[in-house]
Amino acid sequence: MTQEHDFQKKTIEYEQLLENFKRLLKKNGLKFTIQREVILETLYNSEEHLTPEGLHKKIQTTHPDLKTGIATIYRTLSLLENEAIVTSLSFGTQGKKYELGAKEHHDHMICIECGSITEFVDAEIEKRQHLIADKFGFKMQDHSMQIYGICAECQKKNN
Amino acid sequence: MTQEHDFQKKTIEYEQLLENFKRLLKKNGLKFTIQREVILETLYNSEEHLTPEGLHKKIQTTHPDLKTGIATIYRTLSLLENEAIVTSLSFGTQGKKYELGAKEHHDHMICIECGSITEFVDAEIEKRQHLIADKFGFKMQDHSMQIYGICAECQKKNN
DNA sequence: GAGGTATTGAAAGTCATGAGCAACTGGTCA
DNA sequence: TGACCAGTTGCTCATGACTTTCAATACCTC
Repeated sequence: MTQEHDFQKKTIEYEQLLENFKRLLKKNGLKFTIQREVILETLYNSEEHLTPEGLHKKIQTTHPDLKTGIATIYRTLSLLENEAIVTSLSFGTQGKKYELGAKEHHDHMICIECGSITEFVDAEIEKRQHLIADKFGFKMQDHSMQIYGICAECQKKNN
Repeated sequence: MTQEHDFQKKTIEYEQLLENFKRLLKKNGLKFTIQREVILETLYNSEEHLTPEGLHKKIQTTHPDLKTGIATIYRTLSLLENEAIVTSLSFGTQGKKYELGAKEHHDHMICIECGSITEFVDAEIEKRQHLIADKFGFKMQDHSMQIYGICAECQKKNN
């Protein structure tokens, strides 16, 4: 698969994401604005999990002309989260980090030294979660799992 | 097993918890204070998960003579958490909830309607978490899992 | 019991996030 | 196409959950 091919694929994927967003906005009588598009685009182009603050800085760099206010970032992120387009990870007092939730579900492994996040999925765990919820007559809507520890990188550094 | 017997058992369990706490304090050159004891005792006597604010109110009721400041609650809770005597559950902006962590490990099922928390354990999931961490060369120190949804009670109410 | 250090309560300070408001902008309809 | 108007935005202020500061006070060791 060539770079170009990859790019094509990404573009199409993004277009679909954008169309879906527009559709949801219209459905709820909301408007499609430049700010909302830039935020979605920035999330899409970012590999890592972003804090609202980080997202704001990134946009100020890539779109210096657009004076996007931090409040709009927060408003749009919670809008996107409500529409299940992005998901958030909570870090207690340290705030939240967001990522596009369009991709397949996964859980997180978080390094308590450098803060890096590794994603993973385990079908067996997913399955058992459903079994457990059923057992308690609980109607499961979402779930999250985090493993905290020290990543391979930081372990090396510590030696 | 009689009520009295139960009480005896609880008392002994609490004494051990308290002794352990005192030992850890001394080991770290810290002092054992009335406030710290009251906080531990209140956590011990509470079935539910408590917020720092809730803990504060509870103590103001049970120990009105002791003018415990909210700062002391926070300081003691993080002390207890560092010593692994209590563990916390993060609720994003809504803060944290604490529980005595002395009991065996478990995960949480959280009702998004009434906020109630149900505990559960699943050996299989625990096992797989370790396997996953190993696979990534990650030195696991802790982990947490939450299932969000609607509890049986609230489902009934909704009908 | 004295002395030195850790701890406490009260209040001020942080920091992430949400609200209020006037100016502004999509998008629909004439 | 242009006007209208509800939804949006940026700014600034408010809020809520902690955290820090500091002088007064309580532990605990000798």
